[in-house]
Amino acid sequence: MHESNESSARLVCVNVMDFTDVSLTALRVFRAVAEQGTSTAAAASLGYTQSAVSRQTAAIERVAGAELLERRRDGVRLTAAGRVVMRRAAVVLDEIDATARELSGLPGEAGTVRLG
Amino acid sequence: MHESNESSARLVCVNVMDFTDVSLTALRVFRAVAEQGTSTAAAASLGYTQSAVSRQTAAIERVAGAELLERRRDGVRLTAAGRVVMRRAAVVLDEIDATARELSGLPGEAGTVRLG
DNA sequence: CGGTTTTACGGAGCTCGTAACCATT
DNA sequence: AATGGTTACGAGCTCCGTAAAACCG
Repeated sequence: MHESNESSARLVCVNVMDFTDVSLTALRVFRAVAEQGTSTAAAASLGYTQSAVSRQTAAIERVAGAELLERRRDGVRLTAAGRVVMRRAAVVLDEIDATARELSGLPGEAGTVRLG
Repeated sequence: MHESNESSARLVCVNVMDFTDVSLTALRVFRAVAEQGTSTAAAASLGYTQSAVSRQTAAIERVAGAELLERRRDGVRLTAAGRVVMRRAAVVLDEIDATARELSGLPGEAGTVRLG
């Protein structure tokens, strides 16, 4: 377990979660929301319900420790932190997909291996 | 867990899972095992038990659809596919960590707390 | 044997969908 | 009312640790 020895400052939030506790599902959901502009559309495109998407975005904001989406009348909009996360999430998810392609032997990138 | 009746055919994968179903925990565990050489050492370094590590590596091999670790007397060794996954996993996990660092250095619009 | 990985079981926790609720136009 | 997001609850699944078994020199 991670116990900080730093003595004096003892506050933080209720939960001791940082971004490393994020899940790939949360990243995918967040990307979909950012791309589609509304949770509803994202939910439809992922085969989830609105509420599932809402909980996932809430979760990723919790581990990020910041608001990533600005709620507006006609959907959501990325905040500054949201854009940061979005860029990183794209890298992560693309890498996962690239791995999947590479493993299945499909044309993905340089360095594809042939599993015998 | 979903075993076939062992009639005659040697079916490879009963579950329809590809690498996109991998979890970050599995990637972390796999990296630790690859770096440390044994599941036991990896377990200790992660605060898990041996069995948890074993299940995670089994899981990642299942979604990868290939053996990633060659079991040997004194631990494990990466296969060709294992090295592929290892390289990709490093990218993914580093990106996650980088995001965490970047976010903790951001002037978040809510909930930023200065310790000390 | 000695060291390692794997499997069976039970419980804790997470995530989903349904459904109800909130907020703004 | 309509649209979009949020929250409460119960069901199902996943994951862990413990403990026992299976491998392999």
